[in-house]
Amino acid sequence: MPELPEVEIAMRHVARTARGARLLSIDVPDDRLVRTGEPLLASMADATVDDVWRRAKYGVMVVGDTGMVWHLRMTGKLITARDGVRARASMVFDNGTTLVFADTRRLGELHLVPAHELPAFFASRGLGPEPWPERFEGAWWRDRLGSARSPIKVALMDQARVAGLGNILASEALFEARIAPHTLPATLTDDAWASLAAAVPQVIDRVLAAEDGDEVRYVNDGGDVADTAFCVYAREGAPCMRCGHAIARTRHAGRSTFWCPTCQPDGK
DNA sequence: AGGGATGTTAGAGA
DNA sequence: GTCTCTAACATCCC
Repeated sequence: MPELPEVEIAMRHVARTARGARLLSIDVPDDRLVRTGEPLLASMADATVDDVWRRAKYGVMVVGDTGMVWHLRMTGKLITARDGVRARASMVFDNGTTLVFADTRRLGELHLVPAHELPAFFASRGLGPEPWPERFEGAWWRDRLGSARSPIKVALMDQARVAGLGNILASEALFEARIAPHTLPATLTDDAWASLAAAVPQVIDRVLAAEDGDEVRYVNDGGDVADTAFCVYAREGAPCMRCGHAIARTRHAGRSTFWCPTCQPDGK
């Protein structure tokens, strides 16, 4: 499912195939896709893709004076058009590429905003800083998350504290850092914060390396969990890759959490 | 065959 | 400020 690494991969695909190209036409057959700035759609035709970037789990394509912001939500993808893929939107470029927004569950969204209003658009979302690719020290993570009164796993998913981590990465990062997901942030030691500081970018790097390719591929696309880069996610009952103990599954704020009860001790 | 789980965000309410 | 719950949607699994 799309979290920071998957959005990064989708963004790279868009950049690789469309940056510098002229948008010949954009067709949006699904009228529930565009949530903001629908009248700006027409202004993008015939303009050039000047810039492509990512902020948290949002991707941005700047076409002339218009910024097209996308969010993939659960099942969204931005991929090259091909047979059998239903498009909620499709964009034809002068280099022969056609990009489509594919999204079975139709929760993904598109926002069109004047390019100069992009900073205000993101400011209004209240997103915290990017945890990648820049590295931070344990103290930085303690400053961002230490005041949370919810379990550390829930705090990691709070986009206002740190942006881009979702349900899967939160479990993975805590496994990597050897911190139990239900630990209260106030009880974490400096050593634990340092472990977390190292774990988050490391997990993102690992997932990116494993998944990067032409296009995004999600866990539930039909593949086996065993083939994913995840150590604990969706592996309930399987032996822990470090100690062999069975991976456990629990629930935080309504979301499944996967962890190893043996190598992820409380507090630390 | 029906109910729950799936991941994300905004917004409402405590 | 902080936290939890729900809606939005479609598909798969038990």
